Amino acid sequence: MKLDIETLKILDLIVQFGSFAKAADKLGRAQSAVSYQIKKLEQHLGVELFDRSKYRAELTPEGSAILVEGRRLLQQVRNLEVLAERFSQGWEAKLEIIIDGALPMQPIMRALKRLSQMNVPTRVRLKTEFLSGVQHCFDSNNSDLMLVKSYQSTPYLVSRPLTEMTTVLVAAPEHPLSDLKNIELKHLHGHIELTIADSGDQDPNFQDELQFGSERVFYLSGFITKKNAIMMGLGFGWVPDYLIKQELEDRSLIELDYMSGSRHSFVPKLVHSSERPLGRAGCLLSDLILEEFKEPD
Amino acid sequence: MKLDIETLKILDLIVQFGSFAKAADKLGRAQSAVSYQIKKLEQHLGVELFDRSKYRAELTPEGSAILVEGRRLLQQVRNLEVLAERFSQGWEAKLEIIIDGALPMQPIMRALKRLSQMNVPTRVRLKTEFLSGVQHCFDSNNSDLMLVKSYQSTPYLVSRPLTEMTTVLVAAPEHPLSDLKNIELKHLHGHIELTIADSGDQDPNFQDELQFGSERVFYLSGFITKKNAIMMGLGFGWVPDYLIKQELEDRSLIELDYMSGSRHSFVPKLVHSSERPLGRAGCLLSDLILEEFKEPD
DNA sequence: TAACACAATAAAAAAAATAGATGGTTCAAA
DNA sequence: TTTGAACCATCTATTTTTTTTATTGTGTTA
Repeated sequence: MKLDIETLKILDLIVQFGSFAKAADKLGRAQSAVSYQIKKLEQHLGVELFDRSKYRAELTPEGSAILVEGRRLLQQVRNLEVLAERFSQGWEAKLEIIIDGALPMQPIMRALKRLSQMNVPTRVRLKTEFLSGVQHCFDSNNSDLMLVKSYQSTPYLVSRPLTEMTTVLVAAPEHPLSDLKNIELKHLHGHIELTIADSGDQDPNFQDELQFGSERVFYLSGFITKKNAIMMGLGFGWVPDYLIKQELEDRSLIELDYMSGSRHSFVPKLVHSSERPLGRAGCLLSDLILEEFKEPD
Repeated sequence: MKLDIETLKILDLIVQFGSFAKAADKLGRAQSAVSYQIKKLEQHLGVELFDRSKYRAELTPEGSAILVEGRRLLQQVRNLEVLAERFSQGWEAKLEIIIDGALPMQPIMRALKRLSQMNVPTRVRLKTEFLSGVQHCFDSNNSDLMLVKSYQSTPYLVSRPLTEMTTVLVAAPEHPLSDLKNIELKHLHGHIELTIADSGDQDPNFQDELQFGSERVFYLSGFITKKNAIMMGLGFGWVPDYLIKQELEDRSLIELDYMSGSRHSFVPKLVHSSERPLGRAGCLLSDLILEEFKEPD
């Protein structure tokens, strides 16, 4: 003997329409079926829900309290069914995205916000990794999307280019390199290079293509830390331009006069695996991210 | 085709014990019954809950999300059943108490607090009325309990005495009556008497037994207002002693030297009707109130 | 490879829900 | 007051749903 959702719906209808018979009518069932269900519910709960002493059966105070709880329950059932319907319409249950810490968060956040405003049932998980760590995480977690500076291509990976971005080689104004003209690689080697620690590869041989191979390299975690370290005069390093627009303008950071080029452009890519096709939310979010990256930061 | 609570329980068990077969075992049903129910649930929701491609059927991400919702639902069902069980154990759904505003609220509040701490499912409604208004309200609302200074006895009303209380005839120190010795009724008639408006009877003939019949009577609502009015020197009147203990002591209120007695004691009664026998919460609360009234305020 | 655990399926059996009929109320209008 | 309508409980036959039993296929493990 078990509690039946359908019976709670019947209870609700009876109260709503005022009689067993009318509720039966609304349900397209015989009145005896309604009587039977209510009786069964009463027996199950051990509570008299209706007072039959009067002409029209009317709710007892206990029945009223049960009805309130029952309605809450019905609402929750509806929620569950809506959730299921969303899933069956192609919305995936979860969506994991790995993003390279070098890329700006703002457009992603804006895209996620827009996604959430569309009442999408998908639970989004966002992780930040650095350099090869992004792809490593993407592969080992079977993530759905990654946003990378660059990646190791495989036959399954599908990528869409985002708008081009630039990193700038900078140092603090008081740093010796800031005043130097025509800087060559050998000059750089005498100073501390600040770099983001690769979050993926344990292999210390792996190096960022932009790394100079100075004797002293500081590994930091995250570009905000890196920017701060550079501004404190700890060393020099590459920083995404969107992070230091203001600082370059008011010259609290100096772009180094590096002979081989103090700017390095790259096109971030939005990548997913054709082995794990994107669901509806994944496609939608991809489009949103693409859009947001076109906007100025 | 409708959502079945029992099936959610099955879903829960499968995940909990790791296989359809074990869940069936725990339920004391055949494994095929579990298969059938899950299949039905999947069809109803239009969502694949388990991934059968592997040896052990394992939850899909969608299934996992549904399970979370389902468990919440199950908890709510349990709540509903607990509520029903309480009712069937004799706890009434609601309990309405009318109390005379002349009586101290503190003991009642303490009793209600203790009741609520006992996890009683009953919803308590407390109303304050004055004089005949208490009984009037009790009768017309079919209330469960009333706490009165006095009441019109009928064969059905059952009462329990509480501890004796006292009202005192007082005025402000600057009031002319305060300095008068051996006050008689005629002296009182020259001043404003402050009285609580009877909240019940519309009939203006009805008078509180303690009312003096002065020419000018001010009707107030509530003893706090009355006390304030007296302290402001507006007039004289009867006030329950528990309200003015401090004021009598520091002589910011003066007990009048009324010849026929400046103190009037009465025994408040806790009353219910044998036509509406008290439920478990009513009995319990009665006892608690009795107890609390024995404590000093 | 054999024994085992797991899940899907089909068919039969059991259980539960429903419709339809009947009877006893109460209510409201004639 | 009578009469008819609306109400709900209850009974039985019928239909629908659920469960069991038995079987098959597949993957795992000893």
